[in-house]
Amino acid sequence: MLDPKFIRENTQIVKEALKNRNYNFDFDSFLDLDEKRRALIQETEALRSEQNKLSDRVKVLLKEKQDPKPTIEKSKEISRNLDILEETLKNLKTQFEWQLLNIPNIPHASVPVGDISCNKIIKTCGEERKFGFKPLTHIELAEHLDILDFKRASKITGSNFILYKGLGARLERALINFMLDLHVNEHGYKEIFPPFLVNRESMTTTGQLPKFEEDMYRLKSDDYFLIPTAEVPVTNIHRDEVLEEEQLPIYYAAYSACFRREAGSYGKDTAGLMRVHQFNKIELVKFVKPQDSYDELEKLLLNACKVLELLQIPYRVVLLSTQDISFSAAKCYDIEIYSPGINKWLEVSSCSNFEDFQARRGNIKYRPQAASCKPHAEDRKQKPEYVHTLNGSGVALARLVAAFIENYQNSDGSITIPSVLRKYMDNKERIAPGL
RNA sequence: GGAGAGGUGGCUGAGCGGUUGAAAGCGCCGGUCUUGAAAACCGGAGUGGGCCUUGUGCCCACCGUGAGUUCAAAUCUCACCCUCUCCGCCA
Repeated sequence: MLDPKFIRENTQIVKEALKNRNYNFDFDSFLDLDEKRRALIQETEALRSEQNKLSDRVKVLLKEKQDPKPTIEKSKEISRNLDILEETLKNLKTQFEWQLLNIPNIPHASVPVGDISCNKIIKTCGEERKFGFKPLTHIELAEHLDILDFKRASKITGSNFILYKGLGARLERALINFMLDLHVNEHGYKEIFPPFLVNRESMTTTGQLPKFEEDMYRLKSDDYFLIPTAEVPVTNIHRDEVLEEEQLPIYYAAYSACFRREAGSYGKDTAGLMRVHQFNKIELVKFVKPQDSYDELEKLLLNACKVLELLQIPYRVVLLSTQDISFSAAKCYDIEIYSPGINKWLEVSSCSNFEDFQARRGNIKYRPQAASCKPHAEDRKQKPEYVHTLNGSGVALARLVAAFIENYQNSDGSITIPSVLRKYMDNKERIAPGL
């Protein structure tokens, strides 16, 4: 959510942002609505002020044993007028709130303006492996090794769900543990295991609601949502809180399953592990001081990349353009890994800075300390300010597994387990049929 | 799921429908005292919004949430949410 006052005073900046995002929004009627809303606020508050004065007057009259009737009559009339005005104002406020929640974040100046073709590959790391044979796809390999079972998963649930079996299931678990250990032990994140169901408020804070409700799995009887990413519960840890400055920065790393309806995406990249309704992910979430957030984004990106460096999977980092970044983000890097069997780059992470967009929605603040060393009472008491929030996958499983087994396949159809992962796999060196 | 109790400022906790934005205590901040600190004493402190005369300004709202009664609601009514205790069920 943007600051309404900021929007009012910087209409050109907001208009430009909407245009650069190619975002369909009737901004002029929003401004109009805001003006009407404020005019009505003034009107109702003036009336209420008058009513309060009359109420006080009644109080005094009663005390002095005088007749309060005429004053009460006057107050009644104001009350009737207020009822009408307040009804209208309530409607205006609801509309205003709704629209405000539907305005996307303003892209940072360093974000390339344009559509997907303007995305910039800013770095490519790792050598693409030279195969002495034609590499198989993860679907073929998984079938051969009997570690993934797509048919039965769709029998159990439906299409685009996965059933991991044997060393496939074990590989999934190994990767989760490997990544969590890395971020917790080496990168200074605190481990979190969040609820996988969240309420409407939490989904609104991070920006999935109200705009993207159709993409979410919802439990109707409780009005809970299955999380599409651990970002939602983890960012909401500090919703409606004022943090102390010395608590910042806060780094959290969370494993969760992620659930996405992927409505409307059938037929496109849905084969195998590429686009599934439930997948596992390690998510990194940061709460930081505003002035630090862009440095923190770079560090977050490095933390996520480290996973791929240790696993020695070729990856590249893409700086997303204004039309490709998500609704809530001000700046976003995608990390893509190369999958030689299907010959594709797969997105396994989005590292984003939301600035105060989510913090404002979720009312997440911190109290800055006074900078002065000669403290006066005035300087000491600093007003709470919104924190900046960031998050990035570190990294998403499913696609990682696809690229992993395609990269580590051997000509006999077995998969080599790299040494960093062996301690999580009972020191096994390979996944082969019958193991 | 059933029965009961309760949700008030950073915390604990008062609060006959009108001098209550809210007692008291703790904590916090500033000051006095002190070599320094503690104690003691004095004083100060919430959030959001609107307005312009941008002022140590005026006004409005906020006592779980939302409706209602009333000239007037923290206080009365209803619904919902949450917490605690007991019972039941269960990994």
